Amino acid sequence: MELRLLRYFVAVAEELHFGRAAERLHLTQPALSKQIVVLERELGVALFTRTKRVVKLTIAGQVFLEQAKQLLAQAETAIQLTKRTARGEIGQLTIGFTSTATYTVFPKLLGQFRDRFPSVELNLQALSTEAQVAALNERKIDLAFLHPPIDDRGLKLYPILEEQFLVVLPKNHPLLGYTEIPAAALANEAFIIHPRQEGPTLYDGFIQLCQQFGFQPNIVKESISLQTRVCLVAAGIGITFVSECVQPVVGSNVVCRPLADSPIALKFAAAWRKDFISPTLQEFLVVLLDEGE
Amino acid sequence: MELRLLRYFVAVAEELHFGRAAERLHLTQPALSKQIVVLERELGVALFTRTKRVVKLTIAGQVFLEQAKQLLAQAETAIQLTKRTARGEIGQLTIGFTSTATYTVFPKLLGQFRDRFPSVELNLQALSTEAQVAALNERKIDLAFLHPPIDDRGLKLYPILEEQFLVVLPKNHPLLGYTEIPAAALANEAFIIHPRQEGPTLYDGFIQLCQQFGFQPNIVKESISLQTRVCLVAAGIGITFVSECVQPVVGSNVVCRPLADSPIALKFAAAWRKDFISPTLQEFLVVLLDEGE
DNA sequence: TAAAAATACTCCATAGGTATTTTAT
DNA sequence: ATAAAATACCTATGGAGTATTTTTA
Repeated sequence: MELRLLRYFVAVAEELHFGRAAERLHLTQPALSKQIVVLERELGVALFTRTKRVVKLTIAGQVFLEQAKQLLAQAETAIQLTKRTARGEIGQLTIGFTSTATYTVFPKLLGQFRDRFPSVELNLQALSTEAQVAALNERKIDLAFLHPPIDDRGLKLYPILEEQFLVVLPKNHPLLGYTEIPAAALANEAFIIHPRQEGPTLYDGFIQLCQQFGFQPNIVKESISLQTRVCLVAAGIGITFVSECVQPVVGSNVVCRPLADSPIALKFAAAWRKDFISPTLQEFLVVLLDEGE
Repeated sequence: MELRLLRYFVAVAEELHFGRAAERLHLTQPALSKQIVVLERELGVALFTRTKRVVKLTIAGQVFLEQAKQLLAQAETAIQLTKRTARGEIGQLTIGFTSTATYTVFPKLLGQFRDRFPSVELNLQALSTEAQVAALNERKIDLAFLHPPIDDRGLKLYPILEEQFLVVLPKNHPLLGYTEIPAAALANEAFIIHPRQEGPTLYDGFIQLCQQFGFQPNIVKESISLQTRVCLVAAGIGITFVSECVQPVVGSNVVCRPLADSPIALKFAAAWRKDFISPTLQEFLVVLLDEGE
């Protein structure tokens, strides 16, 4: 059985008149009559009782009419759903991110995307840079927001921003005399930093920075939480580093100062697999790149 | 779009191999390839990514596969539903009846029909003979169980049984001397009968019977409930008539006796409209007529 | 008797076949 | 080298048209 026959049947069932139904379908009355006979033969069921003058639905015909209308409507929605999926308007997108994303691109980016593609389900996963690279390769996430450098084999990288480290000092700290802190002056300070196992990129970057200025940092405390580290700084336990973007959320109990001649920056980028880009990812990237301009 | 294309698409999507899919569909690979292209053109969506060697579903293709399978399954159930409706296996049947039906044909008949046609919804309505004739003509019921004679224009009557009236007497009644009560002996008895407005057939039949034997009945009480009338008889208030079929339910507080030479009988019959018989009614009548043999 | 469905026939669009080419593994 | 999809071309089924007949309200 074909949908064409259902369309013809529905027209006749609704008009109860072969001539008018044929007109509505843009075909001739004999063609329509024949096709209805074909349908009835195929079903082995009389759908209409017809004298040459009056056309009526049988009980089975009434049942079939309901079914046929439903079927045609569903065929239509199936087509629309498929088209919208192809256009990236429907689907899901799993995105990994580090906390930097929440301070920078996410607020604007996610809002814009949601506005344009309200039917795409966004699945956000807070992950370290390393975990995101693994998740991309295992196809567990479609897009990553992370801190290069990474092993980018098979991946495409889109740099979003580069930031300096800021030194976070308690309000009464002697180094506040400098507007830009000379790195060498930090040699004897106590440091509170983000634990290495939760993301070696930042940790190693910091250690490397210290080595470059000729000292081994004295690490007195580790904490994964930014708020905790800031709190410990305010209490005078030590000092810490943050990237520029988090400055607005450190509060007024501590002071941030840039490093003088800071040689390395914290990079932040989006990354995705080169091999296959889903329509939803395609559209998400369009929004991301648009925003970059 | 036609279901044929959906069937082809599902085969290819499931096999992920045009050759095997074509085999499964009993057609050739080029024919199938062409039809899939037609479908993709029609949707304006790539359903497969294919190198000459590997066939894969796109995301839109995955969505369309789900939809297509659902659609095909639903088309199949629509056909089955329609066929079953045409065979009378599905539908509803509204049946009017007088209490006689519940004492006679219903117990066996309804059980048999339900066994054979479990998906037919039986809608039973207790109605007087007159109300049933009206309901048939107004198409409010499909079948009636009633007491002729009736105005049977446009109706078909199928006699089920004819019964004598039985006289219901209290246990100590003098007429119990007779095994068959002579009608003339009832002339001076007090009668408790079914009210005329609840069904004139029975009432008028009774009055007519009395007139035939040359007396006017002395009616002392009316009640619509059989149990009430029997109870009043047991209490010695008067006597009543019942048809033979209800004898098993009158209980042991009263005694039923036939009339000697009872000239009229209570007829019981099924009736339906001549003009149109629905498949379900058709099947119900088959069960009814089968049982009659 | 006139409106409307069915029948008879004719035509051609297209679904499907055969033969061949292309291409990725 | 070969399996498998695409392309080219051909065939014929059946969907749709025109003309006509049949029927019943």
